[in-house]
Amino acid sequence: MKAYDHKKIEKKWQKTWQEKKTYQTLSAKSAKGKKPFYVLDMFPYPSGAGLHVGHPRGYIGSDVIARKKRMEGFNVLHPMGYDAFGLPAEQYAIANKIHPRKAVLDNVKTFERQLSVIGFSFDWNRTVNTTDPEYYKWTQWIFLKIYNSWFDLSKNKARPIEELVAVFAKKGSEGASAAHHSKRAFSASEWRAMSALDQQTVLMEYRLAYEGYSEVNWCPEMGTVLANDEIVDGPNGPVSERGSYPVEKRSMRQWFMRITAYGDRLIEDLDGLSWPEHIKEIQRNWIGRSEGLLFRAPVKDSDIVIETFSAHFEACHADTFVAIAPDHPLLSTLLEGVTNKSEVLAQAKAITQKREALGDKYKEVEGVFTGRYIVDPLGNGDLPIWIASFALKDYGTGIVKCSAHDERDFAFAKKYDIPLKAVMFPRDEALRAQVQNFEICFSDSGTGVLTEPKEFKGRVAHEVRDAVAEYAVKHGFAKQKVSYKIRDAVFARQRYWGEPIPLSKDTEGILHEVSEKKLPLELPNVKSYEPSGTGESPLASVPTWTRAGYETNTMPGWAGSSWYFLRYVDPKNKKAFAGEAELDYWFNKKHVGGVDVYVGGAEHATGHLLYSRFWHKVLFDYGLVPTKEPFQLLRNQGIILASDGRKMSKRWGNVVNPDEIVGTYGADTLRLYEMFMGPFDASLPWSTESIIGSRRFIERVWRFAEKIETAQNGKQNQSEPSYEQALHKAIKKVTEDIENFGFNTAVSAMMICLNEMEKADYVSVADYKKFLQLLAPFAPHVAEELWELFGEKKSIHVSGWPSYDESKLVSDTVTIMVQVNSKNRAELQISRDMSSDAVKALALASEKVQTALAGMIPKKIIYVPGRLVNIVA
RNA sequence: GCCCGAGUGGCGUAAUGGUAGCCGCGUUCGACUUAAGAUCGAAUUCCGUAAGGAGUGUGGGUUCGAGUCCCACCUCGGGCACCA
Repeated sequence: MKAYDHKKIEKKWQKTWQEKKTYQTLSAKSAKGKKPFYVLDMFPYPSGAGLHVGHPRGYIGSDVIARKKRMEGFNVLHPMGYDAFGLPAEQYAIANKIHPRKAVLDNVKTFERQLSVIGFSFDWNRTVNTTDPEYYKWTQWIFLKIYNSWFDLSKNKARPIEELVAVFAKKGSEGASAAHHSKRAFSASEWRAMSALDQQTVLMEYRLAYEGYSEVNWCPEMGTVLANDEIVDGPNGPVSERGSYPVEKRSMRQWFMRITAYGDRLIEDLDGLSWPEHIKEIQRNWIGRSEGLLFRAPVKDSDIVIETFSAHFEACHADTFVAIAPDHPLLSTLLEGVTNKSEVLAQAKAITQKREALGDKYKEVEGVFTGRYIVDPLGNGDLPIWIASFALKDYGTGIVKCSAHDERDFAFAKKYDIPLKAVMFPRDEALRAQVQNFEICFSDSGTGVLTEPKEFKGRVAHEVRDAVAEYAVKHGFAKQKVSYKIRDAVFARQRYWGEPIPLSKDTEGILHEVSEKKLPLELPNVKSYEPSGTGESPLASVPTWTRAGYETNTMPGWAGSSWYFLRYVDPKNKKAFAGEAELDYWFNKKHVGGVDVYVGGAEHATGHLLYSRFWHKVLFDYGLVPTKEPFQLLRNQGIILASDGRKMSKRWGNVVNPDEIVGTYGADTLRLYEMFMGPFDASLPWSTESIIGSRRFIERVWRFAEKIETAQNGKQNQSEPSYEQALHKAIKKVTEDIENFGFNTAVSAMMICLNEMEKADYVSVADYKKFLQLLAPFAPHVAEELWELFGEKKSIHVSGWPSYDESKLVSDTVTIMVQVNSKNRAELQISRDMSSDAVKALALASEKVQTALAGMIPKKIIYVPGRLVNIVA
């Protein structure tokens, strides 16, 4: 037999698989009863640097699963594509002075070449590229769908905006229970009397995609807006990563997505998903739902009524002042008639600016008295309203009632000499009746903060909370309200390289959408795709573009990636983002989510994985997708670090290129090693030293084929081959481990099996071929080559999956450990079916046991069948 | 500060509450070879010549029995961070 030549074998089979379309996915129509299975990878940014050895880790894992499922007879959808809009592609293009479109094409080629040598079973006919107009046509289409929606709170779902218009015309703003940020109320007749422009402004406050303003990072020297990851900390505040120029906050017109409307559903639906628990937890924390109380309180000597929000209202009876955000929209109205109004406003502005400039580093507790008081709804008298640096306008109502029983409120009150009072729980008589005994659980720790003894684990606080809430609501002091930490997502970039937003504004300021027939609205060619210098997108300097009134902002990087998994299902559809029949076929309605297996990095927890869920839910509300969640099962691959323990990066010069590893050791070895090196989700250092173990294993498998060929004669009749148990164990282990992403232990099981087969003096061809089938998902080329060597004409990758015999997993005799007082003292070889009493007697009879007992009388003997005997003396 | 997760040989790691260290790397010895490499065989947690003893970050606890369960602490990694 020839020596193992990975180069020849891998090239041969990659070519053959392509020619024979071995990995072609069948459409719903042609599947003919074959069950679907959708295995998806997070598609990459085709950056200029190409792949390092860490990138394919996730792809290899998903490929192993896809291959196994294909062998099991599923119609597998295992696609790959490119997420090529966005900052990295644009920066690469600017740095290399080429058009981003050209840069993307070049980089895609590099990626495709690098991926192709690793032997993935992708169906390249279904590839997508977010920058392809035929693709982003549908990104724009979905955007318009979202833009033309409002969120009906009573139905808890998105509905067409025309239906809201109809409600307004009939019943005014009170007619709809909607998620919005409007401050105004209007009657039906007022609505009908509004100008088109005014109506547009009102509707904008309800749409799920809306225009607004937000703070951006503005770099005056560079004349451009910077993303958060383009900024680093300088000695005097934030500076640009490139060039270290100062960066400041600037308010700019933006588009937003009202993801906040879906806060509850985004939390609730996590329960049905098979995702890593910590990713769910990150999303829950990010959304940050808290239930609290909304207190309505009249402002003294005015007709203003304000609402305060408290999520921790346990100590509401101790409230002695009110804090309002320094940038709160109500501030100006509130200060009407106050003598030093302008002075107070100026101070509020100073605080706001300081807070924005310093960001996280601003820790000071600052404030100023407004001169106003509220009349406490709980009967605690008049409480002063302070502007406070810690109050956030976007959380709750932006106004909070404060007491001594909060560390931060306490510090503020001490600084400004605001009177405080402490309550021992509960102060109110009626409340006390309901929750008696609770007061003993709290003590004043000296700072004014009420603490609950640890042994109660927060239970008491919870019960007190519930009791207080019930009481306050019942007596009309407050109503329940939910608040979220999550903010609406900014959906605009002042950049060139993104999907154009398909809207235009006429000279009257009325917005028009680009009709479906005219989609895609293509990105125009420009002379300079670098930032314009004014902070606007380069599109603002394209006369034909601005003359038509088109929106100059482009979509952010996450637009195209929020729905690409839908396109793979039906990538060439011209009439819809995907056909209904295909979606129905591929998206399993028995699950909450559609894609069966999704593999990618954990760093997308609060970005892509949240945005996709949000878009999917909007589409679901319109019945355009069959499942309410996009991804049923999610697994994160660990990051492969360099051998020095740092991240692989050009900067450290520690990058290992997969091309080199494939060249030296072969794709099969690379694949096997990346699966074997440790748990799939663990971050592990790369070790070119250790990879030899995987190579050796493959070579041993290779040489073993020869041994089988020569051993054909003579020993076939051996009835119970010594390796049989190991083989059946391996089949069981590999089958189960692949399903559970336990690739490292699956490889280990195959190694154990091979060790046993090598020790045996005869291995049947049939058994060896079963072994090859186990190996096929991990090392597809060498498995295929050997498969062919044994006369198979059809590919191993569609050959079926071996099954194991439960009865062959156990042997008749077992070795059990005999312990005396839990210490190992002797071993026993016994027959598996020996009775408990017989085993115990045998153990006691052992000489070693008698020595260890040293005359002690056994009090108790524990027998764990097949494992051990423990003699307790 | 708050919320997750993890700590096991020289290294990567493995262990349904039941013989801790499977599998692999490395190392040592042996076979083959003029030699090197490759390959094959044996050994390899630590202390001890051995008998034996110790041992899964630290200290407690539950249990006949704990790497695994419970409590406290230490270290590392991840997420959030004025969210009332």
